[in-house]
Amino acid sequence: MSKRRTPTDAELAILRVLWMRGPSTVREITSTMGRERGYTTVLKFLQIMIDKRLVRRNESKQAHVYRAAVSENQTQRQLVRDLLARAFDGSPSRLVMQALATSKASPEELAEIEALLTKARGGPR
Amino acid sequence: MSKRRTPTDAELAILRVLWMRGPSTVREITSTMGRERGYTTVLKFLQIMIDKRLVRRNESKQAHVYRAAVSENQTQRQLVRDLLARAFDGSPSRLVMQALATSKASPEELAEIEALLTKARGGPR
DNA sequence: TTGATATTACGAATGTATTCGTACAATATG
DNA sequence: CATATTGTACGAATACATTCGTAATATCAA
Repeated sequence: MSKRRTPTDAELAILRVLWMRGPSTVREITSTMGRERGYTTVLKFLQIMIDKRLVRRNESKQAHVYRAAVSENQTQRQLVRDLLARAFDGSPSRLVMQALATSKASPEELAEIEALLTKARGGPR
Repeated sequence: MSKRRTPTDAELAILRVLWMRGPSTVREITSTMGRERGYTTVLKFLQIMIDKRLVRRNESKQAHVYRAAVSENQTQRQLVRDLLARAFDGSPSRLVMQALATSKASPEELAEIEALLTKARGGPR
């Protein structure tokens, strides 16, 4: 029973499937993920993630059903917080700048961000 | 001689010192970093980073002088790109949202972001 | 020159992440 | 029931990241 930490890459890939599909069996997860990872590999990670309390499972059926125990939002926020601390001196504006520069955000994206920002500033000026 | 990859945590901590101070010796780097990491640990990482081509060094003096071979900007962009792919489905707006939510960005930060955004959208509407 | 000090080089220990093989248990099918 | 199929548990191999000790080398100071 280890402490909850931020998920590793392989764990995150599995969590993303669970967030998308909802509660799933190992087989469902592996087939959703294509040939990225073998069946027992995914199973092993799910067991590790149980230990880390990142997922829970229902054992009432033979094929256990796993569900995410952390929300996507919560996890994303954690990852952003980590990245801010590790590489951006805690300053979000540089991160936002890089996010905009990196990804050639679409006009729709930009409008959405604009709206978020307006909200964050406490409404339009 | 291994390929250039995205820097690990310990490597990033050292790069940040180099970005801040400019070219530095091992001693300068370790003392800037306080007691976080021992002298030979820092030295070892610098040697690893030479191999990964993340830093270069000038050996003309006895105490070699190391300098970053990658820019802060370039590295930040890489990290953001990685994070977008790993956890945000490539969509920057969610990342921006989390950045805003996470960090209680100050009014100054928000204004700066607003300016960036206006620029990204091709000027004020 | 000689001893003290600073520096580099590098191996080794440790920890964590990732992957998979194999053993065993449960279930389905003829 | 016998056997094939599907599933879980778990150890082991491998890779990478991190840390530091120790040896070798260079420099300085008396």
